[in-house]
Order: sequence, then C-alpha cells, then structure tokens
Amino acid sequence: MLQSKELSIFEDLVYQATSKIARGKVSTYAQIAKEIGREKSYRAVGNALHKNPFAPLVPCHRVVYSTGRLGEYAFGKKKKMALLKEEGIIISNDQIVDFQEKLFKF
DNA sequence: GTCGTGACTAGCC
DNA sequence: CGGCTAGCCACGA
Repeated sequence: MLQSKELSIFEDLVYQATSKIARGKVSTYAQIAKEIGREKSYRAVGNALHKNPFAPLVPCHRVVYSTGRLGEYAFGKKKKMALLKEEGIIISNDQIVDFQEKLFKF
C-alpha cells in the first residue's frame, strides 16, 4: 500500500517478464502471471500492462488471451494485429493462427 | 481500511 | 459450438 513513489514490485515484474518475450512470439497474461509468481493474478497483469508506462518500449502487443484471442490493447486491436503480423504472427479474425506454436514459454 | 473495476480465465448452461 | 457467470489479484479513490 501507499507506494505512490514508484511502480509496485508486481508491475515491475510484469514489465520485465513481458520484455523477455522473444520477437515473433506471443505470451498470455496467465503465463506471465505464473512467471512472476502470481499465477492467479492474471487480472493484475492486464491492469499493469494497461497502465504500462513503457508503452511502446515493452512488447505488450505480444501478450494475448489464453484462448488465442488478441485481447485489448492501448493502441487498438488493429495496431496490435499489424505489429504482430510484422513479427511473423499471423492473425485471423482477431485470433492468432497456430497460437500454441507461437506461444512463448519462459 | 473499504469499494469498485480491469488489456483475464476457466467453467457452465 | 457459443455466450454468460463467477472468481482471481492489485490498484486508485
């Protein structure tokens, strides 16, 4: 509580984990949550990425739903789709093709 | 310290 | 197969 100075440890971990995702790969909120030791805090992960102060810095566009859907994105789904496509991720109707194949594992 | 909400997820109907 | 519901953690007011 009352950590109005810097980002909470949790958020910091989220950003670091997200930045670890290799180019051309994608990850899920649950996967990241688990990686940072809070598997059930996938919602907090999304919340952290939403506030993401490292917006274009951290590859938050590589984070999607566990169902293979894109999920939301601060710059818009269209932008997310375009970015992923440039990295080799094919998306069809807001859904990643070969999702499990493109899924990045820590 | 409590309440409400979110870039989610898995389970049910 | 598809839509809806409830549960989860952390944060802001």
